[in-house]
Amino acid sequence: MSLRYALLALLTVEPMTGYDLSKRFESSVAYVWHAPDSQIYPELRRMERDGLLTGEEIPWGPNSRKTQYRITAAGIAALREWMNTPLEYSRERDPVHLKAAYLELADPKAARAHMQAHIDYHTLRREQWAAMINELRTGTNVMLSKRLAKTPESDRQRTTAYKIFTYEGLIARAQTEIEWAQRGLKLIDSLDEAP
Amino acid sequence: MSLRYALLALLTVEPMTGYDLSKRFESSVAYVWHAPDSQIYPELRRMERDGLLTGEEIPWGPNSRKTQYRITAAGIAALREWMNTPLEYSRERDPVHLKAAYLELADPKAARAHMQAHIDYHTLRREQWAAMINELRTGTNVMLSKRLAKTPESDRQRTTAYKIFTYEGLIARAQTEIEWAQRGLKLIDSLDEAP
DNA sequence: CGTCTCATGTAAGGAGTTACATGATTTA
DNA sequence: TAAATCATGTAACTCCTTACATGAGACG
Repeated sequence: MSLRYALLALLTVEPMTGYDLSKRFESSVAYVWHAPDSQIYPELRRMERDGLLTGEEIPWGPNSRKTQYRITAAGIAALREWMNTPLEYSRERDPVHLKAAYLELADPKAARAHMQAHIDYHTLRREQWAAMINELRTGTNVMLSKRLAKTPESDRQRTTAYKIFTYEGLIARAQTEIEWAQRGLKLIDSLDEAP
Repeated sequence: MSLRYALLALLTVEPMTGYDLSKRFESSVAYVWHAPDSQIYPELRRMERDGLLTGEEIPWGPNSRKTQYRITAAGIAALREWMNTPLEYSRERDPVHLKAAYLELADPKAARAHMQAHIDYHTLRREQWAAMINELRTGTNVMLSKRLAKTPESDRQRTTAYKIFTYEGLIARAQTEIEWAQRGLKLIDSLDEAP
């Protein structure tokens, strides 16, 4: 259900086509929520059916059309309601730690590769999120700039602050994962050399 | 697919019924991987069909039977292969941080409740995992004791060490989440009082 | 005129959730 | 003998993934 609200949040900035939205999901939003276009297009139609969006056929080139979706008052209300509703935490399901718990069954070489892959993955994420924070701080993030232009002056500070806070949390988590995997590498070495 | 390997890992200790396994998923394994019995029973049948397990009908009470599953050589091989295969990291999909990114749309009261719920959730997890580590260290964890009894002496140390390492990682992550949400509470306060 | 971008789907299947459903056995 | 535990499912549904599919417009 989160996909629906991620789409609503993006559409509060400006009307967009499914294609526009799917591009946003590849860049900015993708750092928090991923969705392929095969999921976005049907969901937009369902949201229009549910009255959260209106779709307008606008001309594109001489012989073609595209559908631009605009959030409705009901859509804004639904988004606000979701924002005020407590989140339900889903049950633990963590493939990385499941595998880590049985690392003695892996070859030491493979065990090291797991830890190194974990470090690499979270290092990359950490850099992407840091770059995002930099964009947010310097006012060079396109979506944030558009959003702030529509936001009353009194709310601009919090709008920016919460986005930075979000990415700081993701960076902190990535950092913790990196440190854990580094300890893992040391542990594998120590268990491997001294049997 | 991880469910399959979680089941295989449990069945390396001893043969079990679907019910036994579903109990394990409610206690020990559930701290890393959750699965309801409606998922476990069909998966066990598929695994038997695929030759990873053999199911044996054993009597239970005077008029009843139960199916006990035993891992096969092919099952052990499949588990080892999975352990030596790099993990594919799935795309970001994080409802907590998605919501955090738009916290300005929530009432300050609801925003605080989100952060507090995050703190509460991860505090509980942290305690459960700490209790698990205590069990692992003191030799009072049933599954680990049974596993160690079947493990050659030379491998016992790593078997225990990797499990402790796994839960330490989960605790570290929970701690990071708690600290982030605490910073969130302060941020909400500061944005709320000084507009 | 070819390639890249814009634009929008369908279809099959895997994984997981929730609800519904039943009945035997053990234990207090 | 009632309650808790053991035992095993089915069925409908949501969400997501992967693969397949098509075509117009813009740009060089």
